[in-house]
Amino acid sequence: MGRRVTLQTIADHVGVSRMTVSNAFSKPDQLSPSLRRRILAAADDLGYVGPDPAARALARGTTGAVGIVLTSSLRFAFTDLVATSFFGAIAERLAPTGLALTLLTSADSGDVIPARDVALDGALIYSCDPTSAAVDHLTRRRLPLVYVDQEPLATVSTINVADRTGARAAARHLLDLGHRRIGLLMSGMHPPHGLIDPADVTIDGYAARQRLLGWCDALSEAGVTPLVARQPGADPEQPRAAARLLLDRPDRPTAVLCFSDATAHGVLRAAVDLGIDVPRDLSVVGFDDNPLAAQLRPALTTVHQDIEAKGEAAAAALIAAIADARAGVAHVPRHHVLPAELVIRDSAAPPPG
Amino acid sequence: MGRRVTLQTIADHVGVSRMTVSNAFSKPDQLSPSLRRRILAAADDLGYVGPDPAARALARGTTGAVGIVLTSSLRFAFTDLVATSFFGAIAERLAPTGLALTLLTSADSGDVIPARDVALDGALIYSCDPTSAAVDHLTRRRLPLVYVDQEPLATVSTINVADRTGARAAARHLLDLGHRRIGLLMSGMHPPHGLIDPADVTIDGYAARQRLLGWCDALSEAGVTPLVARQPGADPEQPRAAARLLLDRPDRPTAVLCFSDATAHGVLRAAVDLGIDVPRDLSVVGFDDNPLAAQLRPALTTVHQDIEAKGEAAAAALIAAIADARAGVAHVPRHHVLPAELVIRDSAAPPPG
DNA sequence: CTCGGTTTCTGTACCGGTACAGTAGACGCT
DNA sequence: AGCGTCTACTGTACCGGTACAGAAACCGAG
Repeated sequence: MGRRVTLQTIADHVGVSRMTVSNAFSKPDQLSPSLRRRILAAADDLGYVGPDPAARALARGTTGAVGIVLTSSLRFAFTDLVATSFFGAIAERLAPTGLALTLLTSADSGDVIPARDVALDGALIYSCDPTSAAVDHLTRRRLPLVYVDQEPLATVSTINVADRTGARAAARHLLDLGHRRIGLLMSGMHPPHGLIDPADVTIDGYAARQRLLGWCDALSEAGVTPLVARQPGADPEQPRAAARLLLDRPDRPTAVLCFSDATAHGVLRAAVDLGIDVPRDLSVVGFDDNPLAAQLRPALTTVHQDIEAKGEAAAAALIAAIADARAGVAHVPRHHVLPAELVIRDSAAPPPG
Repeated sequence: MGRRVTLQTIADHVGVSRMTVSNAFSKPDQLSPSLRRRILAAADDLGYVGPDPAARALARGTTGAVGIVLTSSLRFAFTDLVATSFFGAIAERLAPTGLALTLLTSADSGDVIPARDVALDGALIYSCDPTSAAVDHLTRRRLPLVYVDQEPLATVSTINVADRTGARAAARHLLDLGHRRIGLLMSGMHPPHGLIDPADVTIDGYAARQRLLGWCDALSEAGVTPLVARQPGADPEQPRAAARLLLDRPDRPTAVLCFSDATAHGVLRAAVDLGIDVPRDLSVVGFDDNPLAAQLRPALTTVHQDIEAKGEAAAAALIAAIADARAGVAHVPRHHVLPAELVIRDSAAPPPG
């Protein structure tokens, strides 16, 4: 088995310089069509697929891939329909530019740290701990970055949703319906869990905090003090258990505001368990307008965010940042805030009695 | 703005050779701890993050990333809970090895073709057209590959599910319940759509064909000729429309076998639309045991496949193939077939009357 | 026939690392 | 002292491309 086929191999075969072969692949207008055809034919004969991506990346300084950093638990990110739709939208927007999307964990596992050791042209930071090692590495690599669902930072472009405004609208909706005993259901991986004080919720992500703030904006305006529960994870089973903390008590709330639609789903199921009718005995409002929300029984009143638009905006912002970096121009960060709008369906009604 | 910081910059600062600096990062046991500390400190001062991934990839011949080729429509792949769970399982298994996962489309968009132009150590081919350009490029690059849900090929490792066996069990279950008028509901992007002849379903993916064959195994054994409908896409709206083709007719089937749980979901909704009670008037059996299946009303009788195990097996097979390639050893392809088992819930019952 | 402008092809110098085969000195053993 | 073995560090030769600045050939206009 001979040596590997490189540009030089082909050059020798055809009797031209290595540079000409390179041009045949990368700059077709730099040589005559007939010679190009000969070169490509020879390349094909020799089983040459195209310029080696790694070598090209080194010489050109671009790799054709961008990263996306996810929360430490990939498993979680991939079971959440909201997150996966977002990834899909990004990938779709990226496809025509020829950029591939590389998934990075913020968990640093052993000696190889993808965020430091994988060649990339730029990266999206999606709902991450901004102090994590992965984010730090990417920043220090001076890669073009875009933050999504994170605290806005002056130096990078950010994409956010009007979480606080949307949450305020959700809370006001319940207040307008006449509710005064209102529960809030959060989710987050770290303690504290169970029934907590709203002021304790400082460790969650930026979006979660904004939503909590939005709810509290409206509630405190109306002089209502909520009952707050918090549970780990977000699959429907966890909230179902946590929802019991709110519902299985004499002075139970007449309405629950949920951090997400997945959480709300858990509340609906807990209500079924406890024989509580939604929306007659209990109102439930979600967040995200997950595709499932409209299909739940009752159809979920929730706060809509346009995931497609979010993915599109994130991809566009990253592409722009990369383009500026390639051109050697200083990139002017932009801060997008996408709207969040209350969608009234069937899961919220006036309180009983 | 000065030149970029490289190993040489640091070497000059500390007064050692470039090679020693390289070792400080990549082979810590090759130099004294005290010198290593000095070098690392100097690197930190200079704002050096670590060896440039692109250069390292060229010199070492490994990139730290593996690809996964998806069906042409990324958007579709990312709204399917079965697919996303699979990706999650793969990513999770890959994380401890330090390999990142790069998403590749099989659609070749313009002049940049990720499958040809992105540096990778290996790739998974997931439920793709094996004749697509992307697969061809990866093959010709001689990358370690693993095929998932594809026609087994002697030269590469493959991961498959016992689709045919599982489908046969599903069909037999309906026959055992006494059904004789049975509909089949397939999905696939390409025509023909609508009511079709079973023999026409040759363009779908390998898994789809296996499932159809499995159903037909049991049905033809029992002398039953099914009514087959086929619709594009797989979001719940499409099957809902296609299901009407089967249900909205005088001699409508008493049972429907569905290509997937998503498809089955559409049938359940079509049944609601038409006032048909499941399972009293109509039995429905799905495939995959999507997490949603158990939560549908009625809970879906379906064929379970272990997505986690599939992701785990795929990742393990790829890692093994890459390890052999690195070692220069010929890789012996292995062909895994994971079990598929009928899970009986509430959506199938004896036919009416 | 000459001259400027293309077109087409070539040579050289990188890109930023790593592999591998040294070399020099320290140490242990006889 | 002589010799083998370590440890710690260095030098050189790649890895497989691309950028950029020429050089040779060609071509129409003056």
